[in-house]
Amino acid sequence: MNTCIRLYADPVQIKTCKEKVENTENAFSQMSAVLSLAGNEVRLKILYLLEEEKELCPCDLSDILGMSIPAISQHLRKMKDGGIIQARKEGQTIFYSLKPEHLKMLRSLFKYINELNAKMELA
Amino acid sequence: MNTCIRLYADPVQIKTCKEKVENTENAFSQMSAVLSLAGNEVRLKILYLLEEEKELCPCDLSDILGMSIPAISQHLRKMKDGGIIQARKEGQTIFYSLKPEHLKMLRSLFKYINELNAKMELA
DNA sequence: TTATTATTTAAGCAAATTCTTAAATAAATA
DNA sequence: TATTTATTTAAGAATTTGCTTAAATAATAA
Repeated sequence: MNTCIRLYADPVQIKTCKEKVENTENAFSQMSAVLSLAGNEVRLKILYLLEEEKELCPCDLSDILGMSIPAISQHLRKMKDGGIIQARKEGQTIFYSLKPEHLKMLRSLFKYINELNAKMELA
Repeated sequence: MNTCIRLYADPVQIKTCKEKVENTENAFSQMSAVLSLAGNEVRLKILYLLEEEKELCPCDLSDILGMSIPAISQHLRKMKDGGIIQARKEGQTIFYSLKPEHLKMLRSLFKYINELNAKMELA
């Protein structure tokens, strides 16, 4: 760890930054966990679809996304473990839906996806 | 790919969803690329710090985050390749800053980080 | 009870991620 | 010119990711 000592480095700025990061450590860790879940294209689509359709089962998602059931199931489990979706059982079908917890943040991502899409349709 | 044919599956819903996903394909791919960059804790911190400080060099970031220079440099390159940060050279120092492109979206993430942090300080 | 259906779980594997150390650039200084 | 400084690049290793196939659960239907 050879810390380079820049001639023009501002020690006060560095110290302030260190404190900021330290005080926000938990928020960073929580937030990056959620973002890494949403940062996979398949999972992002699932989240988007759950927002649109309220709830969907692994079978539907497999059909819609053209992927194997186990692949979908494993993505769902990951997001359930991460606390961003929840499951409801009805007979032998399991319906997944978005958990309220990070919904506000996820919605802002969906909004941005729609904006991006609108932009690209123009071009 | 043994598509399961649920008895109560709604073929119209499935078809509509397929079309939605197909029409938004590019936006999903762009968006998930950005989110996967932000979904790493180190990179999320770097992005946050760049927003706060306007610009920082690899050396500063290495100091602030307590990580080796090459590790930081590789994260920066990844984000530069991904088009979310930019570089400015001044002598032998290279200053990195956020690119305007996805700034609006990133800012909403930072806002959420601050909200999360405020919540956690209460508890 | 036996078979079918919806889903999960487990094992295995290829590819991607993220660090480390060492070497290469490239600008500034002695 | 030779040395120091800031940064990048490359190679390698440990870990994680995301799929596949096959087997295990569990609810429904015959």
